[in-house]
Formats: sequence, structure tokens, C-alpha cells
Amino acid sequence: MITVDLKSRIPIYEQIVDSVKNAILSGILSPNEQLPAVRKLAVELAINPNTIQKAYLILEAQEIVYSIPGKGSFVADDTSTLVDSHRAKVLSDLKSLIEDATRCGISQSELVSVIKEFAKE
Amino acid sequence: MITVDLKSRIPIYEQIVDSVKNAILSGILSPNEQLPAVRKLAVELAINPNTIQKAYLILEAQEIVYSIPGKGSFVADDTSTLVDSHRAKVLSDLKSLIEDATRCGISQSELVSVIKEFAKE
DNA sequence: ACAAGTGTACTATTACATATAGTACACCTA
DNA sequence: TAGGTGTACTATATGTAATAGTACACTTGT
Repeated sequence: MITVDLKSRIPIYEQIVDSVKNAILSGILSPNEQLPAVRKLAVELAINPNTIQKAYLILEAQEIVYSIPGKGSFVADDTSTLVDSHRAKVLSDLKSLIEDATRCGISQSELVSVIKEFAKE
Repeated sequence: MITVDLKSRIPIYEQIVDSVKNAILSGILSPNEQLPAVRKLAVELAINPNTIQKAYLILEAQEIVYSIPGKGSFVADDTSTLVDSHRAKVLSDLKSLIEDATRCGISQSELVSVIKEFAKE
């Protein structure tokens, strides 16, 4: 459910943050569902518990998860802000991608056909 | 022509590499045109000459520029490989973006309309 | 009451990539 | 010859990431 690539340039704690967000967006994690325990996930991913804790703290600061001492960490009840911000990010990414495409001679119609091609799969 | 953001998380030398590539792709830099001198650009960007050198070395290893000791660094004569690899990167980025979009409920038709909207500008 | 599992909070240390500082050399051109 | 160019090298500073280790408070199930 949550995976990390130790060789990646992206910090592990950030990969965990993204991984949790994607799991929520994909419905793999539902609102109020419990996240893996800090120590347990650390063992599973073979990394330090502090790294997991850092990721959870960030997620908590963004109100995407909430933690109850002694019980565990859970997906927030309302994940609509996560969905909204992710939507905004995707659209912003798309705009810079269009600029990138234009720069190397990929037309907008070509982009559209790639998307439609992808839709078939 | 070449700009860097010192506050960015992306290393300066990498920003320079990208900046040069984009300038070439955009036609701001033409084949065989001379790049800014290492020391001069360092002064202009207010960074260390070694950082520029590192960027130029990377560009040279990718055969995007060539350097002549005593003369300067120049855009390669044939930039087709740069164009090709950039095309490949854009298309690969587009595919992950589509996955990201699907994950938060953005349909492919919505993506297409954003692209068409962008085309008007 | 107890033990096990949970989050939380620290400090210290290590590791690594980035960036800078400084110097030196070889080459080209005017 | 002088000034500009790329190149090469060592040393140092810096910041972030990650680990190591410990400790405490809380909840749950037995």
C-alpha cells in the first residue's frame, strides 16, 4: 500500500506523504481508516521510525490524517480539501507540460491524441 | 537567457542545465552559438564558477554542447537528440499526469478541454 | 493490574549532496 | 604579451535527510 524507493532523490518521508495521499485518492484508504503504525511500517519498509513519524506529522499538519495517542493515526473524516488541492496541482502541472511540449514541437492536437490513446487502455 | 532560483530545491547546476536546454529548444540558442563564459555567467548569476562548470560538463557529457579550451563553450551542431529525448520525456510525463488526474476524478475529456482552452492564448 | 501496542518528544550523530573558496594550468586570440 | 577562455584539483562549509537511542503518556485487551 505504501512504498518507497530508497534510491530516489525524493526524500523518503516525502514519498510516504505522497504514497498516503495517493492511497486516499485512489480509495485504497478510506476516511477514518487506520494507517499503519509508525513502528510497524518502519519495520516493513526497513527504515527508521522517525522517518515515518515525520511523514505522519506533515500529513497531520495538512489535516489529511489525525492521530490519537495510544490508538493510532487515521485518515481524516473529510478528504475533500485533499481532492481539491490535488486537482489544482494536476491542472497546474498540465499547463507547464503544455509549455514543455510546445517547446519541442509537440502540438496540442498531438497531446490530445495521446490522451485519447491512453483512454482505450 | 539563463536564470536560476537560489531558493528552489532543484540544485543550481541542474537549473542551469535545464535552462540551457530550454533555450536551445526554444531557438534562443542556435547550433554552434557560444554559451556565456563560465566566469562571466557566474558573476551575472552571482554564484560560484564551479557550479556553472559542473552544468557545462553535464551538458557536454550529453553532447548538447561542446567546449574548446581557450575559446569557449558552444551549442552542438546537431541538437536532434536533445529534441528527441525531450519529446520522450514530455510524453512520459503526460502519461503519469493522466494517472494522477484519474486518481482525483479528472476525466480525460476534461484534460482535453484544458488543452484546447490553453491553445487559444 | 498488567502487558503490549500506540503516538509523541527529545538529543545526538552520521551520511550525503550541494555549493563555495582558492589555486593553478593550458589554450586561443588580439 | 595580456586577457579571456576552458579545465582540474583540493579543501571547506552548509543544509537536509536519515538514523540511533531513549523516554513518556495513552489505550486496549487480558
